[in-house]
Amino acid sequence: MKPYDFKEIEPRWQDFWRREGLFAAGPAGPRPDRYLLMMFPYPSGTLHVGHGRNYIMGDALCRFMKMRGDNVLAPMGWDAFGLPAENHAIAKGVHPADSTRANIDRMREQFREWGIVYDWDREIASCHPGFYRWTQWIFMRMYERGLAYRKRADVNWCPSCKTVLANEQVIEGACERCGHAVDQRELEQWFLRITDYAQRLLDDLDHLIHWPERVKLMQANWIGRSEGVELDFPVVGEEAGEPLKVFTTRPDTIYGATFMAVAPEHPRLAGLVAGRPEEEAVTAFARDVRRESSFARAAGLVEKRGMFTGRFAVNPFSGEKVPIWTANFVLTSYGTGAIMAVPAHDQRDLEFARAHHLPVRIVIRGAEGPADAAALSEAFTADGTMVDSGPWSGLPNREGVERLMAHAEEQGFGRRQVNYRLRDWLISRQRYWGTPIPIIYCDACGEVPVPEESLPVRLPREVEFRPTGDSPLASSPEFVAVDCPRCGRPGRRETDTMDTFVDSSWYFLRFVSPRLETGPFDSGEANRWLPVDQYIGGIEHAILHLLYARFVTKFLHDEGWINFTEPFARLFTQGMITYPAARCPRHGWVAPEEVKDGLCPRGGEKVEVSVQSMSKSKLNVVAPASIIERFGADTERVFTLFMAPPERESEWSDEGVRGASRFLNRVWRLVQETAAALRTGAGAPTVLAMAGAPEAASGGHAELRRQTHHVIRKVTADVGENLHLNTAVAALMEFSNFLGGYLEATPRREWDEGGIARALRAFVQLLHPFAPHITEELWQDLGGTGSILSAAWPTWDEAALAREEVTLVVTVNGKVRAKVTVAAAASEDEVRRAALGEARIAEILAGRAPRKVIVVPGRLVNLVV
RNA sequence: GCGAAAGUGGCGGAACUGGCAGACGCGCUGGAUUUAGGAUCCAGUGGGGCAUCCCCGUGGGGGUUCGAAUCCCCCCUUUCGCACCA
Repeated sequence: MKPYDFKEIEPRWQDFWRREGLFAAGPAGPRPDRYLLMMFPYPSGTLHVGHGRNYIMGDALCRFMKMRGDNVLAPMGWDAFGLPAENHAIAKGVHPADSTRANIDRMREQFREWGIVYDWDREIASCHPGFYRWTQWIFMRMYERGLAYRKRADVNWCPSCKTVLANEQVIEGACERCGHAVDQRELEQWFLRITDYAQRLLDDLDHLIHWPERVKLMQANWIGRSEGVELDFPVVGEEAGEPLKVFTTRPDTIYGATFMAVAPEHPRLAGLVAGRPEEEAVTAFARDVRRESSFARAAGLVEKRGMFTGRFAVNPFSGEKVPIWTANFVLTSYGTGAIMAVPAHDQRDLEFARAHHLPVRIVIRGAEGPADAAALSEAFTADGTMVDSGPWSGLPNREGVERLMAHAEEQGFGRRQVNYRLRDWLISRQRYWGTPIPIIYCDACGEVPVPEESLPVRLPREVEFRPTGDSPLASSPEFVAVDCPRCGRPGRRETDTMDTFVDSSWYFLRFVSPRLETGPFDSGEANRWLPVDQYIGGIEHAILHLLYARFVTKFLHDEGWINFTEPFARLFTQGMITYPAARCPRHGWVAPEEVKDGLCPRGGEKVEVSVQSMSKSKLNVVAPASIIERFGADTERVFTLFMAPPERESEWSDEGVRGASRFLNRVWRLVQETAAALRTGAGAPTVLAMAGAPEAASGGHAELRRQTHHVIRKVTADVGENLHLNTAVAALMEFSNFLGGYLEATPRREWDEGGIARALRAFVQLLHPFAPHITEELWQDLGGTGSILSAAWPTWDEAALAREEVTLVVTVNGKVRAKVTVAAAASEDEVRRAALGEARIAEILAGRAPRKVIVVPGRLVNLVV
């Protein structure tokens, strides 16, 4: 028997796949088109086994679909712009274009070593002018529709990365990339008007039935729709002027509004206190709050502070005068930047009222209170009946919400309004390595878009890109200086670049016609392939990338470029792979393999070992090369898919890898030895030829046939329907255990040769998506010609799964007491008699007749005594 | 605080629509074989009385049911998301 020499086998088949071009998507035809997409990676250089999970799973699905006869589009590309490449370039003095290219080459090679195959003819990179030209083009289309615009605004600024960030890139007040605290700066920035699509982005989540609930929920929360009413509160002394506007979802509590509060940044604040005794203190307070860490303030970590302005406003419902305060817990970014405060029914308002001795008035009461406003320590936010609310008293508060909103509209002092938490998408970045924003400023014409025929606006190579806070492109006079396309006079280019999420918001469309010169994508091809049938990626993109991609898709749909409104029909978010990491209190992360007796190799301090997601910075990555070297790529693949359900976070286990290796070695021996035993001589037919013999009534070998059909059904369903790849591998292990046992227990002369040949054929095919190299090799040894991928996926026959006899569990009062074997077709009555006839059961019953007998066909008999 | 998901052997995890809990694998124990290796093979492996019989057992407590890991109620824990959103 030839040995399982994976080091020889694997590269050979990798070359074969590449040479044969088996993975190029075909033209439209009778086979169903399927678009399978892995989130395109950022080319960071080296991939670890955690990255592998995503791509190995995708490759297994891709192979499965191909074998089932689908016409599969499985492309790969590179999310190649972005800060890490630029930071790395600054640190190492390499140009980001060069390091990115080198990284891409290395990663492409790693994919090959994993046995992962893509339609490489469609490869794209977002940093290539042939790609970003169309990123700019999409920006221009949005600009024409007023969906891309520039405004001066308070924006998130990361002092460490020296760039602005989108709201979505600020995590707990810190920069998503570097973890540095983010502050606010007022800057002129480019935005995309995603808020115009807020409602549709929310509504269409309902149609995404194959998306994880979790992701949809996160998006819905992020969009954050709330329905309410905007109410006018006239300012006392300025009755003729603009009233203060507040937004509330609880107009039913308005009779309990004992004060108002405006944000310290509110544009009316200065006017309200101008020339008054409070002016100085209020102005100082406002300045003070603006200096407060925006992160702490937005997170509600700072104490609620405020100051009375000395002014009053009139409650439009009650006519009551209420004091106007300014308070740090009121945000300009939501609603109108001013609130009516109802301490009895809002916790924040209550805390503020208590701190500043403002009145608390209960206007909603449930069955059990609250009764005493003075004693109230927690705001009452449940439903109840309106009290102390003028003509509305006695109404259930839910009804009150409706009635008061209607009344406010009739009277003209209020308007129903829907508010969203979602903000417009801030896309300009003051960094070098990104898509230039194609706008020219002209003193005469103002903001002028770069004409389509002048795209792409190329990113110049020789630029000082060390971050200073100004856009690096501004330091390149050749880039900046340009004639105004409209009037021809000297103008200057926009020097900000786009957020990389703009690139990734449409890349999946480029794959359908990656070299098209006349547009970003061919509409016919896009409509043919999309929406993506299966999208696979990390949960970390649940909001950002997936929301932006949905937005851009809807926009392109509205422009008539595509006929679908959602980009990804089915989404799968796979879990991270974790591994122990060691952290020294003085030296930070240290390599876990260097830790001796729990002590830091550098200083001897006690290190803390914890399981962390794999990352280069935590020094806890497992390199695929080390696994491939020792066990082969197929072993890594099998273990990766077997270790846990793919959506779950899971710890890498070196012992587990050995288990996968043992399995493949057993498979090798089993198939080789059995094939050799089947082929009795040089002239004998191949195993595959033997398997092609008509299905015989196999009599005593029915179990072999049954198990074969069972594993075909199980693997097909697990992979094709549920993505339960771990249980599919388990089923294959079980089957190989069964087959080994069967062959050992059956003398050679009694072998059901056709049945064994069919079992081997099906088994090798079913295993292929998981372990492609070894199965191609075994396929050859079974007599296959060409790739196993070209052979039709095995099918099963439900009839073959049926047993003639079934073993039923007999339970007494729900406890298992015996087993009986009856004919599968036995009637309920026969089953009952068989159960009662069982010696052990008769013993337990001791002559008593069961009160009740429940027969579950094919499963059990339960006797109630 | 709000929202969501999840708690099953020493470990990763199985279990269709409520029907034998612990598939498969790791680890462990014993044995075989071996030029002793991270090889291979066989047997065992939830806990307990340890006897092939019984009891207990899916985070805790209650309930529905002939029967509950699965359904319902209460509680605990963990993880994740959002977080002063008016």
